Amino acid sequence: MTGPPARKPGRPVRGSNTGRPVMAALDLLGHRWSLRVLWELRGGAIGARALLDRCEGLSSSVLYDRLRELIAAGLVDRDEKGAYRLTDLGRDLGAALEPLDAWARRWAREQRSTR
Amino acid sequence: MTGPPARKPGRPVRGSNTGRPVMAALDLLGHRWSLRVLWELRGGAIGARALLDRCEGLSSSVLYDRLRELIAAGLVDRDEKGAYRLTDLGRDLGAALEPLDAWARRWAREQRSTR
DNA sequence: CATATCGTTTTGATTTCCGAAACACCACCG
DNA sequence: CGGTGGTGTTTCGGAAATCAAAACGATATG
Repeated sequence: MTGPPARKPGRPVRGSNTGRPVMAALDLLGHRWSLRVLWELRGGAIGARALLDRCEGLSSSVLYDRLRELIAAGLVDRDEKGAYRLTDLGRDLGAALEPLDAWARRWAREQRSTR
Repeated sequence: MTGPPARKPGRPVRGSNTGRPVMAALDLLGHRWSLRVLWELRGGAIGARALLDRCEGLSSSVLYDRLRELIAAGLVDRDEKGAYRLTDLGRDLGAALEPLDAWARRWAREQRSTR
């Protein structure tokens, strides 16, 4: 029942015992599918099964692990219907990550021309 | 010898066969330590062993896996001395990720007050 | 009642990651 | 020369994370 320790800023974290918040974030987001789930949740509250549909290749067991992590970290919670949604904090992170989309497009252009 | 397929935009990627660039990025960065290595490289060219020192808990075998991935993706290359450094593309990604630091600090504040 | 859909957990196989050791290569110093 | 220490890198066995598929309970719907 006892899963891995909740990853929160201010406590020792893989890769940094200084508790520097960004290290905790890099660690949390470095779990497979964490970023992707967060990304999908930006679109609004959504049920688990729909989330699975959007992430082809994501296993339900892993999804629930990630949701638990994100909830423990305070980035996700449930709405009155039980659907998963970003908290204010989570929405902010989603916003902070938004430049990724533009960057990825440049990446795609660059790769096409480089090879 | 054949490692996993290089993750690049424009080709099928875990979690999305559409080739939407951002999905490839989320996938690449969702490998453990990818984000962190990228983050550390923002500070300038650095040798592998020094990189290991900065990432407490990172195993050398994993580091070299990540470096290979990042190089294959065009985010990292080596300078004339053999040290690892970000390419222009990699530096851009580092910049795109910069808001993470500010967000993480807010996260830390929030957590402290919430529990 | 039968069927469908959803949320969630369980299980066993596969892949990734970890930790430590090892090897090769240089540089420096006696 | 022969050591000593610092790099870069690979190898290997075991631990942990992830995957794929199945299953169970609940709730709705025909």
